[in-house]
Order: sequence, then C-alpha cells, then structure tokens
Amino acid sequence: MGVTKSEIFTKEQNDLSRIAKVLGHPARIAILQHLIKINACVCGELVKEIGLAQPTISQHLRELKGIGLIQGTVSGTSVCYCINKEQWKETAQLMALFFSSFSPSEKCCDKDSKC
Amino acid sequence: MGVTKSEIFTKEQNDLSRIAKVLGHPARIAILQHLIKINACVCGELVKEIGLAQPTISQHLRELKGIGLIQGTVSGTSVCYCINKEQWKETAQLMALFFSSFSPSEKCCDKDSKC
DNA sequence: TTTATTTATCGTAATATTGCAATTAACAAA
DNA sequence: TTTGTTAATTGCAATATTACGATAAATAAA
Repeated sequence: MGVTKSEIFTKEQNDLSRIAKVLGHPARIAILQHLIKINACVCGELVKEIGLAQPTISQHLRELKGIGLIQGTVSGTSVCYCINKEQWKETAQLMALFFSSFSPSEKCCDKDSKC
Repeated sequence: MGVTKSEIFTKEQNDLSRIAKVLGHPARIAILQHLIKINACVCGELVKEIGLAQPTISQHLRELKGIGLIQGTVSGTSVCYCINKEQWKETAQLMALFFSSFSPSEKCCDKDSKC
C-alpha cells in the first residue's frame, strides 16, 4: 500500500527513521557536504555543484529544512543556506545514541547457541 | 521519475545514503532495537513483537541483511537473526564520521554576513 | 509419507519518491 | 513600470516502497 504504519511505532522510532529517511538520498548528502565544505552560505550554486535541475534541488532543500538540519536566509533574490548548528548537534547525538545502544556480546547466532 | 541518479554522486555519498535509507523506516528501527534488547537471536517473534504481517517483516529483514547490519542463521524451521557486530561498528563509524565533519563556525547566514 | 511449522517469495494494490518542464513569486535594477 | 534574476511551487511521468494474501520451500514431527 506504500504507506508506512507510523502509528504502531514509538515516537523515538518514528523520529529516528524520519531523519534517516531524509539522509537516505545521495543528493541530500551531497548538499550537506557542500554546505559543510564551503563553511558558509550557499545560494543557487548548489544547482551547478550538484548535477540536478533547480526544482529538484529546491525539493531536496525543503526536505532538509523539514528536519531542521539546514536553514535558509533570504538575501535579495537569492537564498543563503547553511547548516543549523543546534539541530545538527541534536541529530548527531540521536544517531550516536542509537548506534551506541548495541554493545557486542559473545552469544549470538553462533553454531552452538540455542535461539 | 522516481529513479535516483546515483551515477552523479560519489561512492561515499551513495554508501552513506544507502545505509540511511534502510534505517529510514520505523519497522526496521524497531527490529534492530528488539534484536539489541533481546541481545541474542530472535526468530519469528519479531512478527508478534512488531505489528506487521510475516511477509512484511521478512521483507524488512532482507533489507537490513542487504547492508549487513543483521545476519540470519537457519536453525531447524526457524531463522535466528542478530546484529552483525563488525558491520554495526563500521556503520556507526561511517555515520559518526559524517556528523563530525561539521564543526560550527560563527559566520553563517547571520544578518550581516554576505553570501 | 503425511502433517505441521516456519520463513521466503510472488503477485498485486495503494501510496510515496524522484526528477524536470513550465510557471509563479519575489525582489533588484534599469 | 519594465526587465532580468533567483528560488519556490505546480503538475506530471516514471519508478520505488510498503503491506499483505497466497503460495512455495524447507525442515521437523508424527
């Protein structure tokens, strides 16, 4: 049915997967990496930098804005985008917390272990 | 057109987004969290634990296996799943590296900064 | 062998995503 | 005002994802 059953999951699971989903496209990773590399604002250069049409970039920017990872400031006819420091930190911590929740133990799917 | 233009992005961007995409569904986060919580193998319990049909869970498990985050061991008629330690560590490092690539600087989209 | 159990696969419907051309909106400069 | 520039929005086509019923495959138990 193409529709995710969000209601049967916890807020944490939905929050984390929402962030991951937005990061789940190479163009959006590329946009973030470019904003980081330039270390300041970028306007329409992203369209040239990434090889996608302007409406497509605009759409990806909106999704990144949707989870707060970037922010845009209007400056004349152009818009400056940059990383949102606070949200970046929060998101990084959320991810780090998730990955650190697993600590390897010996008994797992080994040949003699019973399930 | 619904198809991602992977060829215009770097391997790093494609790898990272591929992982994020798989993590971008609450059911797959829930599966991982349950495997972590049980700290050992789980077989068909996942179907009861998560509220989705058996073919749906099987499909999600296949995607998680696809990026190596979990592994399955056949045991009689059932299959034991657990976290793949090595891949988990590697994935965690890849994510951590990405998030640590941004270090906040002062000049960014502030009212007086020129783009 | 027959039956039961468990998981993977197939097929399909509903919905979501990706990408772009065309257009609109907003502003700056003549 | 008119013209040009930049970015967002709209509309649409192609493809992907999600979910599940039905079925198949594999093994265990009777």
